[in-house]
Amino acid sequence: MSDTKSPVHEQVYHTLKSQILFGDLVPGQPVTIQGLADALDVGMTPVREAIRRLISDGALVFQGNRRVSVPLISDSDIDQMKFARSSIESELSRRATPNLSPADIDELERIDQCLDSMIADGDINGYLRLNHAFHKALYAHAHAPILRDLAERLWLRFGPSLRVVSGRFGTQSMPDRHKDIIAALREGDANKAALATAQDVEQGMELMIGALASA
Amino acid sequence: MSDTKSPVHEQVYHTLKSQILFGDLVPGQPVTIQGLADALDVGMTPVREAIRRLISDGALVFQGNRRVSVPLISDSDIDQMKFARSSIESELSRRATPNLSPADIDELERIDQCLDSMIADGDINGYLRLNHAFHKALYAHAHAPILRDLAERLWLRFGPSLRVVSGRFGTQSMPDRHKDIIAALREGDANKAALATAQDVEQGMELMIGALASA
DNA sequence: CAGCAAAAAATTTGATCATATTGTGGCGTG
DNA sequence: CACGCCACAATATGATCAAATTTTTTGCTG
Repeated sequence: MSDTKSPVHEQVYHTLKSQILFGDLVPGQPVTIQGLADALDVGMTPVREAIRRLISDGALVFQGNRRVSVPLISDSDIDQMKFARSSIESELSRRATPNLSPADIDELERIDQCLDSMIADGDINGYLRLNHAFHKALYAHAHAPILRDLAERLWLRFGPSLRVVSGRFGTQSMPDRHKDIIAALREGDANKAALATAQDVEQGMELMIGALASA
Repeated sequence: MSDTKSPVHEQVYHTLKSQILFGDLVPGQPVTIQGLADALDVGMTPVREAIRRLISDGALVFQGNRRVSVPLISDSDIDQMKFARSSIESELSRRATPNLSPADIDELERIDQCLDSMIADGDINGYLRLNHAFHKALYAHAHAPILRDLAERLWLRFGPSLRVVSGRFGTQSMPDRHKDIIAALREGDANKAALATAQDVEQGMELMIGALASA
């Protein structure tokens, strides 16, 4: 079940990462080391290490007085992430395009079809997971680990807030330029894939700005 | 002397960060937890936390088998960083431009003059510190903490390798578009400042590609 | 006497360390 | 050259100390 080979702090890190991206951690919610250590039934040293890593990722914030919590993000934050994601993720799509085999694209399309059914069902968690899976699978083919890390880091930042937004407005309103992306990939048109990705990203971020404004 | 208010793991983090950017840590060099704990005369828990953070920053790499070392970077890495730095740092310059007072620009110019004297003296460490200080001071005015973090993270990645390159070729060959940047800032021309920054960044990264090719 | 405010005690949580345990790489021997 | 033993470094825990928050108590005022 749990990967017995990887060290505990690694497992804790991935557990928390999933919780942040897809779990129930709400922006602003405090996170306690001892609470996590008890909940996961491990010592506090591994929890500490995982938390430091996540703070460095921007997935958690250090509140000054020794307190750690899930970040609340501002309009300015979203604006910055919109720029950074748009730049980096469109480049990832551009670089991935020539490396994708037809079978790879089929796989992406399969993920996207699952995603559509999640949207139809209003399954927010499923939507979030598969949307992430789609982008992650695409970017894996860019063979650009540094750019991918930068992108992944940004996802960790806006993950919890995106979940709140999705929860408030439902999955219907979420952006989905994935069809455009897939079409561009099939044509082997890297620039078109990059553009479609940028639009997907920007629509997502704009939705968040609107949602936070009405909060 | 040492900031008694901040926790030890924080101090260790900043100490290591400086060592990585300006110190004697060579790419490929292994880093041991106990070695650092002994050297800094602290327990290993804080050292562990600092190291996890730096790994997340990309400033150190986890070698799989419990080994941690200073990263060796490839041509592809530099290419990715060239793209990411160029995008992000030019945007930081663009955003900083309208926020800079004449006094702020004077301050930047002062840093750049110091930098020139370091180049003249062939003082590599001084060059690295002041080059970093120049960019950091400029980006601080962009009021874009997320973009700044992304940029800072990238500096940590290429820092050790840049030092090696500087050491091999001397400070004469290092790029310096700072005069162009300052001129654009004085004109209040954000796009020109962004362009000059992109050129500064790209020249730096290209120098590294050349240097690593001849290694 | 009631209500509020400030101070003090208690509880909770974080930070650090010392120590036990486990896994890895190196070295010698068959 | 392979196999097993040894030393060292990393991992993880629990204990201990310090800091902060919360709760309780106390004292003052209306």
